[in-house]
Amino acid sequence: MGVDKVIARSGVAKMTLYRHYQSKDKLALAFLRRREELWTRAWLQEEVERRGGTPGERLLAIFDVFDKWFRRADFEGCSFINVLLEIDDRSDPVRVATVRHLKTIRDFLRQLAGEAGVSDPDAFARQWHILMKGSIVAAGEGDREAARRAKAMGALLLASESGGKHRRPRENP
Amino acid sequence: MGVDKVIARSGVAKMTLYRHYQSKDKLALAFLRRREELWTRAWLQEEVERRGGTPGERLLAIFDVFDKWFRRADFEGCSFINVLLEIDDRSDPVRVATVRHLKTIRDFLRQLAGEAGVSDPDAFARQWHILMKGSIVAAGEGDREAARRAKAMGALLLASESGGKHRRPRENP
DNA sequence: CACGATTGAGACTAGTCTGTCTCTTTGCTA
DNA sequence: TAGCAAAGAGACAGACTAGTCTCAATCGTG
Repeated sequence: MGVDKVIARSGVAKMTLYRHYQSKDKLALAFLRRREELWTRAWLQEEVERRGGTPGERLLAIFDVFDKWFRRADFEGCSFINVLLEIDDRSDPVRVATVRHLKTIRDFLRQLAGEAGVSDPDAFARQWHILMKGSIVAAGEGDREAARRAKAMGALLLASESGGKHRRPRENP
Repeated sequence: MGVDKVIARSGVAKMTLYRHYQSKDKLALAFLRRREELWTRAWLQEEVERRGGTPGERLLAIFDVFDKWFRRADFEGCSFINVLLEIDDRSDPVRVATVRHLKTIRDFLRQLAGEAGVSDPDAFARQWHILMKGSIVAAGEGDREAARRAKAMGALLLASESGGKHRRPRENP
C-alpha cells in the first residue's frame, strides 16, 4: 500500500498527511497502534467477554469469533502477522512494533489461562497463540473451516490441562 | 527482493537472467517450484522418513525437524507463507502457486494421517498443518520453543484420534 | 583454430516510490 | 468581517523498480 493509494483512499491531500505523520513508517506505526485498539481490544476482547462463560469457554470462544471473521468477504488476515512477515530486518521499528502488538494479544490469552488455572499460563498462551496464528494463515489460504479445526485442538489442550498430572486444585473438581 | 539484488547476489548478468526467465514473476514461480523440491521434498520429507517409526511418530517428527530449523541463524520462515501473505490479489499466479505448494505439504500430511489410521485424514492433515504454520509464525516472532509447543499439541491430537470414539480398528489395540 | 551461440557489463527507458515545495482555497475565531 | 492557521491540489526531486538494448568478451564444438 503506497502513500499515493492512502492519499486517494482517504481523500486527504499529501501534504496534510505528511503534516500529521513525519514519514510512511510513522504512519505505519500509528496504523498498527490503531489496529490494536480496534481489532485486539474493541473487537476480539470485547466479543469474547460479551459471550462470557468460564475462562476456558472464553478461550474457546476466540475461535467462534474467528469463525465469523474468516467468513467475511473482506477478510485480509492479521495485520500484525502480515507486516511481521513482510519485513526481514529484525531491528526495523515497524517489525518490532508488530511483535509488541502480538504480545498484547498473548497477554490477553495468558490472563485467561491464569484464570482457567492452567499450570503454566505463559506456555499455554503461546500454544493457544500458535493455534490462532495457524488458523489465520490457513484461512488466508482459503480454508473457511480453519477456526473450527483450531477450536477442536484448543478443546483438547484445555482438557489435557484440567485433567492432566499438572492439574491445579479447583473449586469444582 | 528486487531483480537488481538477485543479479548482484547470483553474479549473473541481467540479460542472462531475463533470457532464462521472461519476467520477475516467472522467476518467482521457478523459485517456488525449486523451494518445493529442496525444502518440502529433499529436506522435510526426507528428514522425516529418515527418522522412521510409525506414521504417528513420523508426524510428530516433523516438529523435531522444525525445532532444528527454528534454531538456525539464517531462519527466514516458510517462503510459501511469506509470499502468500505478501500478495493481496487472490488471482495472482504467484499467489496461486503458493497455495498449490502448501497443498503439496498437506498431501504429505494426509498420507501419513491415512497410514496412521485416523478417521478423517484430510481434516487431520489440515489441523496438523495449522500447528505447523502457527509454529512457523511464532518462530518468526522470536519463539525458539515454538516447535516443541506445537509438538505437544500434535501429540494430544494424535492421542485423541487413537483413543477417541472415532477410533478405527487397529492391529495392536 | 574458427565460428556461432551464450554471457557480461552497463547504459537506458518508462514507470513508481517517498517525500518536499509552492500556491491557492477553505475554515475557524476574535 | 479580518486575519491566521490548516487543508487542498499538484508539480517536482531523487531514488528505486522491471525490463530492453547494445556491444564486446567468452565459451564450447566442429
